[in-house]
Amino acid sequence: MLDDRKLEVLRAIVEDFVSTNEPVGSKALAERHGLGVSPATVRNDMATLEDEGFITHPHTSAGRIPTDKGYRLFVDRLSTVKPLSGAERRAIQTFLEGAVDLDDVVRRSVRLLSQLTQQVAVVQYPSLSRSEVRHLEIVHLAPNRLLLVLITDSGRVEQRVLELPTVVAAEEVSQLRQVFGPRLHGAKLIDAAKALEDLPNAAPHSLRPVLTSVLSVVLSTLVERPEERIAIGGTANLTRNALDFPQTLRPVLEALEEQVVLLRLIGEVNDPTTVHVKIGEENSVEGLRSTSVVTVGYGLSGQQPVGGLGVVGPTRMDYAGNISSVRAVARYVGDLLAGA
Amino acid sequence: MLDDRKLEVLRAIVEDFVSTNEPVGSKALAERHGLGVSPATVRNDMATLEDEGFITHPHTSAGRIPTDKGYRLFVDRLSTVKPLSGAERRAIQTFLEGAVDLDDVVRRSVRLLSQLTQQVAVVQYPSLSRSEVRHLEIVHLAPNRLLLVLITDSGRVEQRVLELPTVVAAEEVSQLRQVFGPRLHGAKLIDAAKALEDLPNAAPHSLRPVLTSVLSVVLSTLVERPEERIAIGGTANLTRNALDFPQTLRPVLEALEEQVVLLRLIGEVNDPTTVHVKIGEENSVEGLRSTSVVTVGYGLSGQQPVGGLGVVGPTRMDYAGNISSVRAVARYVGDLLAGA
DNA sequence: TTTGGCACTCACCTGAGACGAGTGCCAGGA
DNA sequence: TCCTGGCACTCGTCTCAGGTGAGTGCCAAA
Repeated sequence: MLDDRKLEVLRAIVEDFVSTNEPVGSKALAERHGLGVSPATVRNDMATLEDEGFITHPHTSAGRIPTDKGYRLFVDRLSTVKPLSGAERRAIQTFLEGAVDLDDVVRRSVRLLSQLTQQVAVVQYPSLSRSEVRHLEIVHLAPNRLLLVLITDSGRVEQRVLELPTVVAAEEVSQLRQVFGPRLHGAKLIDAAKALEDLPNAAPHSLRPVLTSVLSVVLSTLVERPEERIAIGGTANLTRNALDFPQTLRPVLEALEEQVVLLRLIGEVNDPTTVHVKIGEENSVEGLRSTSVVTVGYGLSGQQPVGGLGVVGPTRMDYAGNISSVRAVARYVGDLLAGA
Repeated sequence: MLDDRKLEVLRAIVEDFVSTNEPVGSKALAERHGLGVSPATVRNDMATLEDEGFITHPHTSAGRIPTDKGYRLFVDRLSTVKPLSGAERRAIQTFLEGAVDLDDVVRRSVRLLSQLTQQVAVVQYPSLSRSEVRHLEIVHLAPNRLLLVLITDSGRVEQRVLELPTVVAAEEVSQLRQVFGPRLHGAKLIDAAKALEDLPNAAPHSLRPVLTSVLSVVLSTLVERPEERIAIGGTANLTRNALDFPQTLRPVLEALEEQVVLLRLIGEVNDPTTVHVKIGEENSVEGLRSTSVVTVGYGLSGQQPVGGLGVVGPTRMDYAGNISSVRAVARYVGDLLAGA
């Protein structure tokens, strides 16, 4: 059904439409790309492609534009990887290496990604639940006030201030440290609850009331509410081409403000090492049905990823370029976390 | 020149235009508001107002719309405070009180403010340089690795991981704590450099190399680079009325992505206790010349504010309502920080 | 299977005309 | 001096008709 030339025609249509944003006609197509056949032949191929649902035309006397299905075929079989230039790679590396802490890494990644791709960039903070505890510090702020600081191997730091009903002595605090420390160190956060299970029994009796308070904060903060966060940037890129989102800009912006929605978007990757592309109607998120989303997981190589990142843009996007950029940034972020 | 009735006409024009987004004509205006005069009289008043530059009309046969100058007069002299309902106040309070940490307070404030005002909300994180140090914790992560955690009275927590060239012993770390602790506690961050000036001389000789490393990180992090942050939300509200930003949506979004620009915007308040309104061309930020910005400082009552917050929207906005909302949220945030 | 030819469709542009909201101005009245 | 009704005028908007052209679909011939 779809011989090589028809695929070539589809590729040409996608490429032309992506760069010009105008429906592409048979004549222009036959001329511009060295297909070696006449416009009439191209028209026949187009008819076939349209029957199969890969392209469509807005109205009778207009050129063709790719459908979601057409983009899908293009992405899966027709687009060739577009490797980044050495300069781009160096730019990524130096820009990310300037980061001072995790927050900064994430912010820089967002900025970088949105500038590289000229799309909206989305970066998830390293997930707490998949990280390992590196350290739990208990700080004695005031007689009846403690600060809990939890540091994970992904560089993330969570802190909570805790008011105690009773006054607590300095040595009790150091006892607390000794009780929590060994149990948590190196534990996956997701397993933390189990690691702390027998704690009330193992601890000295006098420590019980304080311990219970601390324990409940630790658990609620880190286990029950493994709060996930997302950074986003480059929304101005959505307005770059007014034609891309005539009426649909609003739902897109709304969807992008819903952290929960974005998390689902990024979390949907099943195979975390490869780049995932959701095109138009393939998106489960209502407001993003008019966009395409390119995502990938990042993290320490060879392990479960600790987060995800990606870009959101019009279905009419440079898939090859964006996939490369997303992959590259993810790799550098992963390296950075491993080194930190 | 501008008698009471003319001012009343201006107020009516602003109110009508804000609610309908359509140029308002003399007839409709005379009818809808009980001015007690004929449309012809209103027309005369309008002519005067236009001569004075308070209103204008898009084309000859259209009604009048307020100019920036008109809005300015309205805000300064004509608008009456619109107190929030008790329900609204309670909603603000309960919503903000659910916050678990500073990040959460800021995120909730942004969300709250954008929903209350139906505009873009901007909230600055409490400024480091104006806060006081509550605690500096030095955590011994590994033999040659330290974590510095700095807690301020505004609830903000900054952390930095520090690689040392040499191995450092546990007692040296506690010595460090004793050296830094008393000097920093209660000091304004902006004065921290001075407080630490004589530190290298005062400390035990053996501690010198480590101390120098730690000191430089503390100084660079907290004094030289008092990194300021901004949270933003509700950008989808910019698209609520397509007519508000026909072509100018892009520069607005771009300006809103520039943290530096926003900080300047919020920082421009000279008298921090009152609400400031910048209307259209009054804005120093290029991209925001088509918007109005309502800002106010927040912080512990009676003291210098530690940050600012506000909303950005079309010049055609409900100034009275937005001013009330901004003021109310700022007060609750201030209270929350004081209590935490 | 490809190609040239040809009729056809239909969005887009343009100009003319009708419409009407709203204005500016003026003369008369309180 | 100020307000009012009246009236001519402006000008954006809407609608309709006709022309234009890019692009298509189909067919017959190579």
